[in-house]
Amino acid sequence: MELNTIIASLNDAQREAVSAPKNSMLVLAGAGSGKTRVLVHRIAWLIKVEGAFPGNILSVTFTNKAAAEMRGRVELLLGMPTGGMWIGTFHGLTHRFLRRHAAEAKLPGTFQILDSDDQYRLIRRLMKNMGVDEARCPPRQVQWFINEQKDEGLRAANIDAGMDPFRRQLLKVYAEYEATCQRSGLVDFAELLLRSFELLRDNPALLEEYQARFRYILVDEFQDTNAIQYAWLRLLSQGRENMFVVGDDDQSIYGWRGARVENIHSFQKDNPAHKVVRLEQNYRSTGNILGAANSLIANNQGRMGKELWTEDSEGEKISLYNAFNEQDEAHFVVERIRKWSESGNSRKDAAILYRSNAQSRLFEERLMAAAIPYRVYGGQRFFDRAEIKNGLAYLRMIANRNDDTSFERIVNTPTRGIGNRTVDLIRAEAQSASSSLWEAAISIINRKQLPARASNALNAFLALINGLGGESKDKALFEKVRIVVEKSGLIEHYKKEKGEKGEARIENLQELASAAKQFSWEENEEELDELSSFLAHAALEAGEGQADEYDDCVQLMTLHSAKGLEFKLVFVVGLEEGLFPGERSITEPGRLEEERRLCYVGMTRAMEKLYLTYAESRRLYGRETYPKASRFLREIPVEHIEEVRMRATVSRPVSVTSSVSQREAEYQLGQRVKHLKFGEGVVLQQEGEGDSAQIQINFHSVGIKTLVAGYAKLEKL
DNA sequence: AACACCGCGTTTTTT
DNA sequence: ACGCGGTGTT
Repeated sequence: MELNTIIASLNDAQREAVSAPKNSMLVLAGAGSGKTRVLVHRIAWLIKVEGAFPGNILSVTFTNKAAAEMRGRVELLLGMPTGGMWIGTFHGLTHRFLRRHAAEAKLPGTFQILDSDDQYRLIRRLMKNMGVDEARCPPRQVQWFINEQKDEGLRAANIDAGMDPFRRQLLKVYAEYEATCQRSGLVDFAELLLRSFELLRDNPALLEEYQARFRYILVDEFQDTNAIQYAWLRLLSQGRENMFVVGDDDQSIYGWRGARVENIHSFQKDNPAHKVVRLEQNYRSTGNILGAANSLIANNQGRMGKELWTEDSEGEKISLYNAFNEQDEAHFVVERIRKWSESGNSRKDAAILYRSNAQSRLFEERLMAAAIPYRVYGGQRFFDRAEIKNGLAYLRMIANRNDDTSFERIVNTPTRGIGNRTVDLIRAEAQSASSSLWEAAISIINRKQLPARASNALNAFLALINGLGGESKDKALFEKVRIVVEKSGLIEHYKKEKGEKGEARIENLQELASAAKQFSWEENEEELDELSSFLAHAALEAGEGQADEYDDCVQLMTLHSAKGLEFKLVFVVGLEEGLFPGERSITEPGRLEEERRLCYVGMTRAMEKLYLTYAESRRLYGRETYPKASRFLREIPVEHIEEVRMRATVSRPVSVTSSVSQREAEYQLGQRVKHLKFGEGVVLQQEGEGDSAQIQINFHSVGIKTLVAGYAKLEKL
């Protein structure tokens, strides 16, 4: 391949980054500036020009999707398989590493991955055993705490408990959790990173081996790395200035889950010879959209500094719509989408972006009413569904009878007469004999410690698992899955479930068999049997959210999930103080800037046309609220904005008397007013005219009041 | 084991 | 408002 193919298609900044000498590099890549392109071409450059072997390359991303895209594009550009390269997610790669060095990492070769649901259940079980009060110490919070510590690289033993009794409690559970995981060979997501880091740190020979191997380290979305991820990268690089990191401090929106933008500064300090390249030319959006986004983000302090520009035209102005309530907002958005789609555009090129998932409902209802197909992102992933997890639990029991997490899950699912009393007895036996639940169950039966009925039921369960194990032995993976699905009784169980839910679950279980059939195992070099490999895959790649993807439908998602995507037409909705920025972000210092970045991310998704909407009143948690327009709207220069004056024909919040047209009424719906006694409020409706008009107002202080215009002395605000 | 009731919380998500 | 999860009832 010619050198030309690698760099000819790049702009100056991109080319500078791609063809830089082999030292460390920080690429500040703005939204839509071609960052993946730079990473992909850099890999090609390293191989074709610097003479790197595929095996010398480590390229890390956050999501499976990004990793798959990277691999695909590298293969396309180089025209060769990427087999020898380590391209993958932090979790995928550290998992591979731990499988290879399980023994050195003091893990059994058969260690299992605990997903967050498994983790939660395990923590709860432990807390019950320890007699910790769940009300005072919510398991969710404990889980959060444990993961937070692990993400910071801290073991229970490294943490000073201090005097706070709550903290001491958290720490105690953490320690117990660590011990249990170690004993049962369980590894949670954060542990994959932490364990890998510790193994390298404490094993100089191994570290040297991997350092020698990975001569080039590339990192995508660097601003999203957390402490342990950076520590791991740093260890592998160790002062050799061989890291090529790409990120955008303005798109750091995951601080709340441990991401550290400051890693960018640490990187600069740890790699004094690094170069910085800014990718500021944007290939996605119009001038108006970029101008607005630039101005918005300029309100943040301490940025690395970056300003997007385009060779493209100014395009249409951003439309701002002030709805009077959330219904009106949804109506407006759906109307615009309908018109847009009727004028020949694809629905899939339109997206509605919101701050919180709860906001999707209104839009869904409206879209449904308008018979416009849509797809909501997020929600449960395939491998996270209860029925799938149940099916997998049977498979896990087949692979390993001592998998307590799975035992707990399916011992009475479907119900087979093994009640709480029986399971409690098994737990107690397991604890005192420090054995697995499976072993405990066997010894309880042998010692005839149960009433005949319970004993029979438990025996039937043990026989079922053994039977499934025997029957599926030496069968292909998908056969095993099929056998489990058919004979576990799960299908009959879900058939009894009323409504469409049960049917959907059965379909999902059948889908599990086809997922197993499609699962390609050869690419897995580890010495892991096919079943265990499939189970790891299920934990690490939760799969798509929705099974049925329509070809052409409007996209609904949170601003967070929109990162990395682009759409011709974008609606960012609910731009109100308290909603976006959210209440918590306003009160907790430092959170506001992240919120602003989120808005920036949302706006820069739009290619051709951007709509921003907010409502004057909104039902929130069952109460009517009257939020102010988001401060972010004020931070966008007016020259980029065009207010939509026309109000769509609306469904009103309360029945408005039809005899009063809106134009005649002195007080429009949504008009803010001030009353001497009641304070500020919002007009809901007006009946009659002139001084005798009755005006219904919702006051912030006292709620809805009906006043006579002549006496009320209302001041319009 | 299925069903009803009650109380609580309620940004954002990947692996 | 609403849904979820936990508890108590039949």
